[in-house]
Amino acid sequence: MSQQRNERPLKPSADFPDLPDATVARLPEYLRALHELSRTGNDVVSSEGLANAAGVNSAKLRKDLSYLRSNGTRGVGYDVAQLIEKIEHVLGLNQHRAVALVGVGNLGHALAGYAGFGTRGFHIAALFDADPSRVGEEINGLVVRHIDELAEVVAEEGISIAVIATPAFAAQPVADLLISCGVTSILNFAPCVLSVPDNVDVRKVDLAIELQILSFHEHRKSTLTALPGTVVGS
Amino acid sequence: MSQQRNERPLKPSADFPDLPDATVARLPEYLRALHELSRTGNDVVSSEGLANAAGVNSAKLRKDLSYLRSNGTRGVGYDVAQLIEKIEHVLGLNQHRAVALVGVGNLGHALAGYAGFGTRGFHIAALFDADPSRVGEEINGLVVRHIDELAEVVAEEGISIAVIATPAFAAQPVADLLISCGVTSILNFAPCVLSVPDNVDVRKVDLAIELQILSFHEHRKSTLTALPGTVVGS
DNA sequence: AAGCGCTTGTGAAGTGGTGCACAAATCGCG
DNA sequence: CGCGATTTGTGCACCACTTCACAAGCGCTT
Repeated sequence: MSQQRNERPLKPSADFPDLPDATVARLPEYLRALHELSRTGNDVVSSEGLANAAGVNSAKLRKDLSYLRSNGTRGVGYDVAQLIEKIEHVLGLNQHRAVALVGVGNLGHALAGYAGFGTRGFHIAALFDADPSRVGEEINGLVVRHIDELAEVVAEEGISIAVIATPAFAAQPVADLLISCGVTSILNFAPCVLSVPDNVDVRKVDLAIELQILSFHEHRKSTLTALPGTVVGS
Repeated sequence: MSQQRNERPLKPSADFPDLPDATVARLPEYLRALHELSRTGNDVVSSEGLANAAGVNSAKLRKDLSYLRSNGTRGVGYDVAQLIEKIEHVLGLNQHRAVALVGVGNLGHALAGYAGFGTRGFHIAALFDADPSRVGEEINGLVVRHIDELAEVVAEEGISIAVIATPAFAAQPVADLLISCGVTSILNFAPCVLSVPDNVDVRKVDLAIELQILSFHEHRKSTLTALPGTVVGS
C-alpha cells in the first residue's frame, strides 16, 4: 500500500475483529466493485465474480470476507446489498466523514473539486491555505480559509481526517498543527516523510514515486526483451 | 503497493538483479531523501541516517541497497552522489521519460500543471482528451490534443508510460487504446480495475480508497479508546 | 427425501518480506 | 602498526500474507 506503517498494538473488539492490514486495504476495492454490481442489477454475486470485478484472487477474497464474519450462502454466493452494508460498517463509512484539506494549490484545487468523495463516504468540510492571496477564493461552494483558523474550524466541524496538499517544506508544520488540533488521520500528498505520534495514521501518495516504480519495470522490460532477441558481437 | 499485481516471470540480468517488489517500491523514497541530503550539503550518509530520512528501518534499508550491489564503506556510510546515480540508473531515470496524460478534467489539469515531475525524471509530453471543447486548450505550455491523435503522437515521442485521469467509464477503452499504441506502463487514477495483457504494468491510485482506509483506522480508534475509559451500566 | 452440483469457509502448506544480531571491513588515532 | 570505534552486509528466525485444496453446507431437481 502505499506505504507508511503504523503500529497497532490494540486489542480487537467484537465489532472490529483484528483485520490484517492487507485485507483492510482491499475492502474499499471490494466496496467499489459491489456498488457497481448493485448498479447493474446484481443482487447476488459469487466470490469468483466479485474477485474478478475487484481484480483479485477468489480465495483471497473469501478469506478477506471471512474476517468480517461473512455470511455468504454456500452454493449461491453473497448478497450484494448486505455485503455493502457490512463493509461500509466496518470501514466506518456510515456517517459521512468530514475531511479538511490543507493547501489549495494545483493539486489541492483538483481534490477540492473532485466529485468522487461525496459518493464514497466523505465530504470536504473545509479548505485552508497559508497564502493570503488564496484565502477567500471559493471552490466548489467552499471558501478557502486562512490556516490560522484551522483549530477553530476543526473543532467546530468535528474533523478527524485531513489531507495535506501543500509543498513539501510546509507539510511537517501543517501536520504538527493538524495533530495539535486533534486530527488523527492524515493523507499526505507532499513528497516528504512526516513524523507523527503513534496514535496518528498517515498514508502517503506521491505521484512521482508511482511513475518511478513504473519506470523501473519499463526499463527492465526494455533491457530484457532486447537481450534474447539479438546476439551482439562476440 | 498500491496495488494491482503483475506477474513477472522474467530472468534477472546483470544490470537488473531481480529486486523484490517491496524494494523497488522503496527505492524512489530513498532517492528523494538522498536528493534532499545532497541539497543540504551531505556528501556521505549512514544507513541509519538515510533510513530516518526515508522513514524506514535501517536494516531494511541496508538489505535493499545490498540488492543493488551496493558499495557503502564500512565504518563510514554511503556516498550520496554515487548512490543517487546508482538508484537513478536502476530505476531507468537517466533518460527523462516522456509520459502521456489522458483526461484533462479536474485532476488531469492538476497533474499537467504539477511541477514535481520534471525534477524527478519525467516530463509530460502530451495531453489528450475526448471532449472537443477541451481540445486546443493550453496547459503549462502544452496543447490538449484529441484522443484520436494518440497513436500518432505516442509513436512520434516514443512514449511508453501513460497516466489515465479520465472518468471510470472511459478508463478501460482508453487503456486498450494506449496499449494498442505500444504503451506498456499505466498509472490509473480512475476508480476501476483495468484488465490488461501480462506485459503491461498498471499501478492504481484511488483517492477515495486511501481515505476509506484511514476511515477504518479512525473508526477503530474511536471505538477502542471509548471502551477501556468508561465502564457503562451494570 | 435423497442425490447432485455448486460455492463457501478454512486448515495447512508455501512464499515473500522484515528485523535482529553479529561477523567482516574500514577509518582514525595514538 | 595495532587497536578501538564505527558501520556495513547478511544469515537466520520470525511473521504476515497468499494460495491451494477440500470438507461442509445449501438449494434445486427428481
